[in-house]
Amino acid sequence: MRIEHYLDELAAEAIMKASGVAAPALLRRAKDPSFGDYQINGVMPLAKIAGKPPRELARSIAENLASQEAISRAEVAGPGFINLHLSLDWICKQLRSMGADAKRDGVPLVEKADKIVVDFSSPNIAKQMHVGHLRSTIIGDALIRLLRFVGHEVIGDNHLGDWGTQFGLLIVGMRRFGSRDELKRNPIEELGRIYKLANAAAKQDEAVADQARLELAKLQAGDGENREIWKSFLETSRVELERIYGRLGVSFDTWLGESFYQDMLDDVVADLVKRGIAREDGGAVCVFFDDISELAALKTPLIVQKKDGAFLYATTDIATALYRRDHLLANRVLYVVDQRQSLHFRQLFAVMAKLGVTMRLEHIGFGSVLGTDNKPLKTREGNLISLSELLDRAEERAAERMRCEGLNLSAQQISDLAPIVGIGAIKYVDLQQNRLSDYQFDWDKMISFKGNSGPYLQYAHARIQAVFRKGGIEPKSLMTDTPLYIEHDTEIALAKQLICFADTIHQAAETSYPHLICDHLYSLARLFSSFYEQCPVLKAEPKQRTTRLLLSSIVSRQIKRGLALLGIEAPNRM
RNA sequence: GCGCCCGUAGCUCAGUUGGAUAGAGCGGCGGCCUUCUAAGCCGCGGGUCAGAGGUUCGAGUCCUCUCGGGCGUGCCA
Repeated sequence: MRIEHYLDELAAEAIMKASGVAAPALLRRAKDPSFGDYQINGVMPLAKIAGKPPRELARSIAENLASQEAISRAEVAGPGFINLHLSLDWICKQLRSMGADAKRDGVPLVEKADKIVVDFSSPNIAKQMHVGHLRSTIIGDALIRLLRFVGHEVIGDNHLGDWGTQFGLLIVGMRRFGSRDELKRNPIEELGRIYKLANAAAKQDEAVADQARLELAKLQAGDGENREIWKSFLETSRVELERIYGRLGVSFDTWLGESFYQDMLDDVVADLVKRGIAREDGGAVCVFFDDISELAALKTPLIVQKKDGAFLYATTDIATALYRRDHLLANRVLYVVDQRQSLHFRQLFAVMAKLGVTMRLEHIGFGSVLGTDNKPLKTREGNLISLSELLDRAEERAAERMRCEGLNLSAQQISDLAPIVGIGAIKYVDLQQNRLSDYQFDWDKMISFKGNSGPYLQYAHARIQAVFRKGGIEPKSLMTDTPLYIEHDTEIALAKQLICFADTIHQAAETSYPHLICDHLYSLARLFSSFYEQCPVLKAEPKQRTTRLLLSSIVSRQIKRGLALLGIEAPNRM
């Protein structure tokens, strides 16, 4: 059950009864425990409009709410806040129902399911993936898991950068400097190498540049040999990408790269022109936005065809969106792409609107990767750590840690756990902060297992499992219909945090902010650690013991579920 | 030039879309392992929310300006 949602409705009804006006209750979680658990902030603005004294209005609303089962006390405070104290009995009731709901841990499904395409990861197959590419992959994967869990139908699409001007150069480079064997072994590295060489050659020698343009034109015209070389680029790269995705536990429903849409582009442009949306300007075909003030001020059109007749990624994006509407039957598309491309997406979405497309199109932007000097990481230098090396080192660090903890884990167990803990740590750093903020890549922080980190949450989960193991108790066997005895401060705090789970999950899904889940889980794990220190579970008296076991069990399930929604595993021991 | 974003503790960041006394982590200092995993817990210290105006019952959050930083900006993706 979504507690906050529920209370907000109760409050809105009470406001309606007291004032006869349908006004938002503006219910929020109280920051300070002395203000209760939730507070209603909507009375003051309402009183203003109604011309009534706010405290008086608040009093009649509060009286109305006090009779609700969920609320033990509702009191007017300050200029017209209403502080709500939840009834402990009611909280326990919620906990029991969460405890009984093994399938969804009390998280309801959305009322209306969407069909959503999530466009994410989308690496350029000719470029080495590095930490900068990680964000789209990790955030996109988390969003897919989340959206599915709340009931949407989701298609995860890897919109590969497998087409474009670079392939002319790559074909020339492959013929001149390339090695088929090397392409098989280390495709992306080999492509990077020959691209560099070909690029340098083209800069020195105009004939090479001409040759590249010619090869590109041949490729686009369907030339058999060039097509075959291009396909070998694609296939070998895919194998390598799958390897990394496999380590990350990320998968896709479709891999419809840019090349997939190429034969639709003529029609896209012709249609735009026919409808008067695009027009020729300086030899190129452009869409102008004179009618949209924010975009008009920029004075930059969206170019859909270059003067040499070639199409651009904007053209592909339009075709892609149409395809997603007409063939995938989506009503929503999420683009998990670097925030720096926001102008492109604003323009793209504006064009789609002009085309009468009513799908919800959302740019899920994220900040750039910066170095510890706060300057953007440069991709050209070799000083960037490759993705696989990053993963290796995180795993090593995790294994090392487990060896010196004295955990009685076998070498086999440690090597099985290392990827779960190490990669979990990496994913968590990425997801834990607001995605729009720039991302400071700090090696030490990336594989730090302290504080607000993935391993901290996994650790809390593992400790709970250890309690159940030691007690010889099967969590599933816990009776959820027996009364609970929540008394201790840390038990109460824990219980109040637990009942926020459904709200948090839905809020994260609605806003595409996975870090909200991290916030919840971290608070939960902290409260649990505190509880764990202060309240013995196994040695408690029978009444308390049952309660504490149930609390522990729900905490562990929430952590496991929450992490799973982020694409992170929670092992039973570590 | 124009447009977008950002400026919160020494460092890295949250801050629930305008709510009450601004919070975490890391780092620093001091405690806690014969008791369910110390990757932990408890405590202390740390702030002109860049600055100045404005809007109102109420501003880190909204509007204007100034300073500082980042990014984007017609034929790359």
